[in-house]
Amino acid sequence: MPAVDSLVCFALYAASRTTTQAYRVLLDPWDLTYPQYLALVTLWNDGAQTVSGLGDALQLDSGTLSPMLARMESAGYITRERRADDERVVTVSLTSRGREMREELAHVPRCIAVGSGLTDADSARELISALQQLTAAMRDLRDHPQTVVDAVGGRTLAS
Amino acid sequence: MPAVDSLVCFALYAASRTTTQAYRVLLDPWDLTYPQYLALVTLWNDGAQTVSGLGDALQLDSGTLSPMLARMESAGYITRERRADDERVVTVSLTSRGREMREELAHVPRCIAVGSGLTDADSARELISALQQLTAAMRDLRDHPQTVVDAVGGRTLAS
DNA sequence: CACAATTGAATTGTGTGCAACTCTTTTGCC
DNA sequence: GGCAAAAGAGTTGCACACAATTCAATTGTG
Repeated sequence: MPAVDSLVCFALYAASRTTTQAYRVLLDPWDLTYPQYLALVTLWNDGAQTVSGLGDALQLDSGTLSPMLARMESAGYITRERRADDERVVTVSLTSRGREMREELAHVPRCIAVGSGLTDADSARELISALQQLTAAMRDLRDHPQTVVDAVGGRTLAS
Repeated sequence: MPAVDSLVCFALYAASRTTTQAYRVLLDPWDLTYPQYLALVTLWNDGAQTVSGLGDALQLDSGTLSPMLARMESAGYITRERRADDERVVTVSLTSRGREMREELAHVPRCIAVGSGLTDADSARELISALQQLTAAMRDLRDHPQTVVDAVGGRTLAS
């Protein structure tokens, strides 16, 4: 067994990449990537969003979103326009083509649900909950590393 | 709550990226990235590896590994050399500097363990097991999508 | 009102991931 | 031995991620 297989973080890393690969197969006919699909899901459910609003939902910054949204715009799925009353803000909206995709892609979440083996809603919720707790813990470690580094006797981090 | 928060795949994606960010803070003083750290863990534990051996352990292909290993070589952590009895194969070995890093970075797994809140080994093993099952299921979906697409009534995928 | 600080998005640069391809070397098979 | 097929690593091109920076627009404060 590879050494990294006993690390939670590697299991996470491998599962995340493999899931993205599964989505790639399903989304490929529409030339959509997995992060682009997540942006569409957000727009379908919550309607037009600002770039930073999408960033909050997907936990991505403008450095990732700006080029990605530009690609989705040139693909004809969304439009971007600066808000009249605050020129700093860009509103991202679905085109009619983008709205159509919701029906066309309705099989995707079903494929993932069936394929994942997590057909019962409770076990899915449990896993989501465990992952969200881990995310919160890692966010805390990222933002306050020195506390933990001190506790385990590591070297002081550069500021 | 963002729409994507009810998707297992998004929880996975968010947790994986946040974990990488936590590692980034810890590894930054050594100019190491998280995938590079995983390669070192493998080399520390299992000794010198071929490129494809590392690829099996980390589930990465040569398109990712070749440039990454080149960077690690120029950083002085590893060496690469073609095997005499089979010139196709490249063996990746630790330099003495690379071996030293094992002690210097000993606090990293402890920080992650403490920071993750998964201090008891059983809950960590449980989460790893759930993630490995999910990985296997997603690999299966990736490799045989048509079976599942048919089952849920989606459009036939292009070959 | 002036103007420094802040905000929101875009841009730049680096490092993965991964598909597709190339190149070299080795293996199988006759 | 000759040669097609396969194996192993590297290269190219594209799309994230993310830190750092830039730029315009807005807000807050005196």
